[in-house]
Amino acid sequence: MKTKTHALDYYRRMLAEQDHAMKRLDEHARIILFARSQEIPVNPEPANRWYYVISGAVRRSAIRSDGRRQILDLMLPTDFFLVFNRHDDSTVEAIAEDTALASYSGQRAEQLAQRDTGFARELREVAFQDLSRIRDQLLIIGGVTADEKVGSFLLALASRLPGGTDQVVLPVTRYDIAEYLAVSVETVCRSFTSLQQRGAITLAGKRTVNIINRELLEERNDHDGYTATRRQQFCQPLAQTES
Amino acid sequence: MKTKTHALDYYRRMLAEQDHAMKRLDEHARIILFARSQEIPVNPEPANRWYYVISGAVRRSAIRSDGRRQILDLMLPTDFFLVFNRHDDSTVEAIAEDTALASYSGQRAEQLAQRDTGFARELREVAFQDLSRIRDQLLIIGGVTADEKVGSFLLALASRLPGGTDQVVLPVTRYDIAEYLAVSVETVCRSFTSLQQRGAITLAGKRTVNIINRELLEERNDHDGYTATRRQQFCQPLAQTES
DNA sequence: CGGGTTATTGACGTCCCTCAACAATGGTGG
DNA sequence: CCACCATTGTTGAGGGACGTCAATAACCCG
Repeated sequence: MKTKTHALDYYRRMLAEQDHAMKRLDEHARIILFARSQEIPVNPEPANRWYYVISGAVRRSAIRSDGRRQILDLMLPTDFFLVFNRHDDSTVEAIAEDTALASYSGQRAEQLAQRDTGFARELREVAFQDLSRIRDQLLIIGGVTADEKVGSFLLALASRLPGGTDQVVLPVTRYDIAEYLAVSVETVCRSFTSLQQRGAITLAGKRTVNIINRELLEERNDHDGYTATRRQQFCQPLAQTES
Repeated sequence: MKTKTHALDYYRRMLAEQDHAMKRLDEHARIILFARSQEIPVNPEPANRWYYVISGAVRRSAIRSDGRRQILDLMLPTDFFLVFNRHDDSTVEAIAEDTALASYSGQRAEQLAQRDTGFARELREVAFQDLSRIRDQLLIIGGVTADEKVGSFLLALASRLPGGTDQVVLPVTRYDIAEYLAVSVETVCRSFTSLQQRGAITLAGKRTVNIINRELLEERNDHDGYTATRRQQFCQPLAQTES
């Protein structure tokens, strides 16, 4: 109960400082605490439901046909997300203990959006944030080397987490990282040690990463071939047709 | 000009038969023809702009830091998509000759959404289709084997293209497929021949694929190890906390 | 203390990226 | 009409990277 009060205080402070999109719905918001691995419910209402991550972390995942799990999205503090209740075979669950979420009624949000143009715009912005997040993930997953994927993941995490961006406290396990990046857990571990040996990061404990060299993180470990210089061959200027 | 008339006729017929979301905006829609590799403009208006694919194909892509291109989304006929005009380093362009798009003013759409609740809902549905598409792509890219990726890609394409789902006429080049799946072009080619040799597909020309065995397409080529039976170990029932 | 989760490292085999060469296709200009 | 060229598509050789299996350590919690 103390934790819940703390989370709510944090939320109120955030509301006072930042002018976040759902502020107009604050009076109707509900603060809910979730345990680790607890699924975020969809049922309580016929309409969709908006959530705002106050603390902790949430993942959206799906099970592939071969049984492997793929994490489709990772929601961190200050992130909004939406949970559908139809034709969506993905599950949403908390991955940190005592994850605090602010929950908003989708119906009420839509009603307010109907009356308030500015709020409707903010609502759309929030939906676009979802798209932006998953596009970033797609770019990260599309990396060739595992070191590249893990490095990009760490950089993306550092830019999303609050505080100084040179130290990242991982809110997820190695398994979560593996399922997020679509690689094996062992490969994630090896990438961590590899990045550490190359001087890109240092590990203070299992979950605390200090970023030393950002360029090494976003570069490929191009120690022989394996990287194309086949680039730029598609980047012709696309001669404009003049009428 | 004849092609444009044909596309417009097709569009009118679609409007009459199906009751698609943007029907209310039809009077303000503009039909535009795009050449191959021509970028879909963002500028003509301060607000965002909605598009509907009548014929052809459109891709959204970004250039990664190492110079490789990653296709972030693939829009096919009957798909809607939205083009932002801010902090979005991805480019949207037609990839088929004479791609016909219906273009809608984002401002007008929002105005109509403000007055019409049902239309506002449809507008949101369309935005969610974008999310659904990219999540499917993420699942496909997350596949382990290249054969698996190409197979899933073909199945997804078959379900999205009109007509009988056993024959797929590829609207994209091998290079596009490679950049969509984040693998090399050569690997895509080898997967095509591999799938053909295994009896999953047959190739009638370079671009026409006949799907013979759907199960072979979504399965892994599990001829030794390389596939985990490590599944299900995370799928514990998540004991509900009872108050 | 015991058991489960999490994390790490090694060995081995295979998949895929790279480089290379070449065929097939399509459009353009002489 | 045909040569020429760019794009597109295909196949082979070689090597590095990653998945799998295995073993073990570190950590948390009851």
